[in-house]
Amino acid sequence: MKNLKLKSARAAKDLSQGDLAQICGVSRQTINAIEKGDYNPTVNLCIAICKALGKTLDELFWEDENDEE
Amino acid sequence: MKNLKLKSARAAKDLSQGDLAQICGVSRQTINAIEKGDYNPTVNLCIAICKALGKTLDELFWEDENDEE
DNA sequence: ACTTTATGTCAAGTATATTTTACAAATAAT
DNA sequence: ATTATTTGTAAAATATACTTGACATAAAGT
Repeated sequence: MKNLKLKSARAAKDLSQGDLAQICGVSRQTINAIEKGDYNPTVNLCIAICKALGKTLDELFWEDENDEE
Repeated sequence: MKNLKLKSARAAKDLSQGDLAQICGVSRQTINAIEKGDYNPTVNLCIAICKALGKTLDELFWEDENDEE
């Protein structure tokens, strides 16, 4: 399922998928796939994304909308 | 570098590496390698581990001792 | 209309996470 | 001392994260 938290955190920083990819040292397609929710990134990449966006793992990668508190 | 937070959270639940591996559906060696710090698990596995141990991603996988606040 | 930028997606390749099998050493129990 | 359990580690195989290159579309700018 889609990672809308990531998508919105990225938008809040006015970064394109390509920009964020470059900052994190991965390809644009990888960021796209993560937002799309196709897959299961490594935790190091998640951390790099979080740092680039000023968020934590819990904020961007914990639980998916339905069972959030 | 070693993930001592994981090791200690596991110990607090009195689970062996094998026990935790089974709960998470991975091999014992994978858990061992993560605690040892050799590698970079996928975020889905991290989440499974967190749920098994009653912790969150930030508690077990965010920042490594040195630059913690 | 044209050009640029951002996104979505696909197929083939490479890198690496994870498994399996296996063995050795340490700890706890009896 | 010996048996069982846990841990550390290694090599070969498999699954999958991630890359590269490419093409299509939509939105924004000129």
